[in-house]
Amino acid sequence: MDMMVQQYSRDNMADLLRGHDINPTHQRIEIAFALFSRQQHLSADQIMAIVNDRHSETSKATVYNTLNLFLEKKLIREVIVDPNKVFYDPNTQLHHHFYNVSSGELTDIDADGVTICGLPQLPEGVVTEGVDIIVRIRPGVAAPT
Amino acid sequence: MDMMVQQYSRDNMADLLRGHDINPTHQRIEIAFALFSRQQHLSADQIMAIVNDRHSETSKATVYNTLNLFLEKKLIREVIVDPNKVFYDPNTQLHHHFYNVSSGELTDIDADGVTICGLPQLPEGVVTEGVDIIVRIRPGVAAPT
DNA sequence: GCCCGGAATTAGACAGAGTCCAAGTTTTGG
DNA sequence: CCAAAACTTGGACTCTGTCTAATTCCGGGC
Repeated sequence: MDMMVQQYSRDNMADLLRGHDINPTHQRIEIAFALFSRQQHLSADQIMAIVNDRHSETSKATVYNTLNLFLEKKLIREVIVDPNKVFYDPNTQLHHHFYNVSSGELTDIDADGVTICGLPQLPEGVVTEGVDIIVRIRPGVAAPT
Repeated sequence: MDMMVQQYSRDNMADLLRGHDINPTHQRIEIAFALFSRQQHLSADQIMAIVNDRHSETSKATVYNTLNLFLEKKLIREVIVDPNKVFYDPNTQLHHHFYNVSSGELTDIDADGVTICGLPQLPEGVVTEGVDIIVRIRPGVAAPT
């Protein structure tokens, strides 16, 4: 599976957006391309910097509007681990994260094979929206056992 | 176990602080008391409101200074689930959280009995600082099986 | 090709969380 | 009792993110 290693191009982006009921505009394509071509976790200001680097102009408002639209349409997801900024993640498959608290680096953990046992029942009248595991790490040597 | 159900008083707080190498000042005692007497997750502005309600004055700077000091000394821990504010948690025992995304309510999940299997090995040169599980929930009815 | 209306974008003002700093106050110990 | 250190404070400041009203873009009908 996943035989077809996809090359993300600006052209693909238009289809990807349409597939999620998003009108593909110039700015939206650039923002989607920034996220999907690098498979990385980026913050809003990083995205703005990338998009405005080569290409002329996309306003702060549009970057935020667009990211929130992408979230709503479930094209991307957000990762909340850092008190001062949200990271946007082009990978919407179920997965978890390593978060390096000293560098701020965020790394995916494939959810295949990871199971959580013993969680209590949900309170009445609520349903699960998602389960996130965040493994906070920092530079250091493992304590010898 | 936990036979000694502790009554948190302002007097206890001084000892608690000293036990964590924190000089117990008037403001610090009030802030610690706000967190420990209610066993709740509070944000900085909620704490400021509580402390300044009955007692005259504690500045915003002091609230933040104090909370950061408490964190550093591992008297409390922070919970990052909401993009716009940090919650401070007087419970430093290993535990996880339900987060009601529609109400903002945060509930503890005892870590006893919860196990995570299948996490990959840590990258080289890093150690684990902590593992958080956040179960995001929202009002709704469970899908019938 | 031209016009219209809705959708998208924009600059800039705004809001809220949190930090910084320099000045003032309290505490400590000698 | 005094000096030094520790603590607190108001207010300015930064940063992330939102809002708004005005403009621009774009697609469809003619």
